[in-house]
Amino acid sequence: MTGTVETGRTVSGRPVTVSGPACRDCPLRALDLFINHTPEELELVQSLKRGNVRLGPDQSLIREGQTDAPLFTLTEGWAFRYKTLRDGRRQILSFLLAGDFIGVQQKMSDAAAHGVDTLTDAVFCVFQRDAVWDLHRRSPTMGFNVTWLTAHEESLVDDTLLSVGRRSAEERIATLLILLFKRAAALQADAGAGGVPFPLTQQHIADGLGLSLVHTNKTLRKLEKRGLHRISNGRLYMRDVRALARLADLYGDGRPAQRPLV
Amino acid sequence: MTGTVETGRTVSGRPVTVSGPACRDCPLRALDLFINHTPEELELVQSLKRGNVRLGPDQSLIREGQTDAPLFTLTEGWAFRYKTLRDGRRQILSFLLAGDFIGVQQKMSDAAAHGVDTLTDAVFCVFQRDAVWDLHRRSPTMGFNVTWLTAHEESLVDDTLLSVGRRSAEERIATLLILLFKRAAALQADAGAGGVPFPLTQQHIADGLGLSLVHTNKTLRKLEKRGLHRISNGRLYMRDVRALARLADLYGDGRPAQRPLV
DNA sequence: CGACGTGTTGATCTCTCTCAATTAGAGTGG
DNA sequence: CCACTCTAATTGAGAGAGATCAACACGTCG
Repeated sequence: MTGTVETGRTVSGRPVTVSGPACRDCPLRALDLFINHTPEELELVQSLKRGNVRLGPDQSLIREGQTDAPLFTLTEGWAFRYKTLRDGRRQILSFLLAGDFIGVQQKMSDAAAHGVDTLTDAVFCVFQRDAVWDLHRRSPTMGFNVTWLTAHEESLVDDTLLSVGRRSAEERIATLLILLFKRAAALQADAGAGGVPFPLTQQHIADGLGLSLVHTNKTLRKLEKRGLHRISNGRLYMRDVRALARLADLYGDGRPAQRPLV
Repeated sequence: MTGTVETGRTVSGRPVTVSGPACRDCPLRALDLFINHTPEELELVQSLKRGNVRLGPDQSLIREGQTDAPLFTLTEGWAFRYKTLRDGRRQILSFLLAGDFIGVQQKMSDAAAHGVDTLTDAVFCVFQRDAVWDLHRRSPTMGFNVTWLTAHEESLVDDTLLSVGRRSAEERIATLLILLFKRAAALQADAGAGGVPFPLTQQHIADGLGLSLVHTNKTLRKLEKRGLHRISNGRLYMRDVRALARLADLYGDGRPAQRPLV
């Protein structure tokens, strides 16, 4: 640990520091959820890395409409991507957990960009703007990984769109709980017995599923009373996965293939 | 034109042929919507190309759940990606127009795959399964393009998710019309005066927006009566873009950056 | 000519939204 | 330790956008 050294850069009002582990020591690499990169690949990533940003809960990493944001990887904590309409209606597009890549869409898109806010204390790795291109140019493998991550991210949005478009409130919530539980559980060594961290408020759930806050609350309550799950103290406990899965009508239980960590 | 020669391969019951133009002569290249590729890049793509598939309207290119599909580029016609629930509820994830790339998500995703059906007569270029990897390995530029296309595709889904999650039926339809009109207009030389091709049935619109068929019909009717648009004989005419845009609450008019054609 | 797919329209019905209050907890200052 | 404040969670009541059900019109096609 190098001690916190500021780089002079700034992201959403927070200084970008060079503290934090080198890519080689990235805590995420310990999880066998992620594929192993070669020393050369790690060095490449390291060379594109500009530092870290730490944010508290409910802070904005990227503002909607901002098109010049750098690239990030979420290293610790939770965040989410969202879009809003002018009158304030908000739709959360996806939830971001450790290992997720942020900002590829921003640079590529003709459409207005999305915002990114944190849910918890969070640490991001910051990469220079054209890191995506450099990665492709200097390492086909890493370039391929970026494509993989982007495609994977899209498939998450596809799933949400199916929910929001065609599932009832109960079904949407069951689906969300299962999917988030899986993602969160995959990130912790001691899988699932004592539940997983769950930092969303009911407002976030509502905005992620296209529901109103009130109806979200009532539906959540109903499922909890039926003994399907339990949320307390920022943790989610699955009580009856079978019943939830039946509601959600999910295919397979899709153990994810090993995914690249950038 | 080489005359139709079958390759012995088959996709959704249709033979894969080597007819059709070489990449060098791809009609899409004529549109300045797409960036210009070098001869080397074209040759690379050509070497990965396995042939063409032609399908009529309402045919299935990729079935839901199919995970071993090759990669495609849509060259002519319209198609769409979708997912369904077991009881038949269907959500269309995105509409595909000439130039769209199909199948990157399939290989990358842990989630169940989506299906792809045609709306019109359509021609697809077929690429071998690991073309994505070869593209990355042999040309960083083309690899980058694949990432670009994937990210761009995701941003379309993001927009739809915002609609389905947070817009009213009227607003959703206005948004869809504007967005599809733009995409279709960009593909035809004689821009927009006489409308653009519009091969969707109301059922497709409904499934793309998370609405029922009946309500879609009534809303469409209402907008048409107010003089905002007109659909007839498979063509869409914009009558009052301002009013539609006001309903849709769209940001900017986002002329897309030149996009790669694979 | 009957069958079928697509588009229309009217009449209910209901899921979900909106409005309004109340409760529970965490944090703050005195 | 208590009053005060703020945010998140709850709950009830009434309203409404959109779903479902049922017919019917129209054009195409074998």
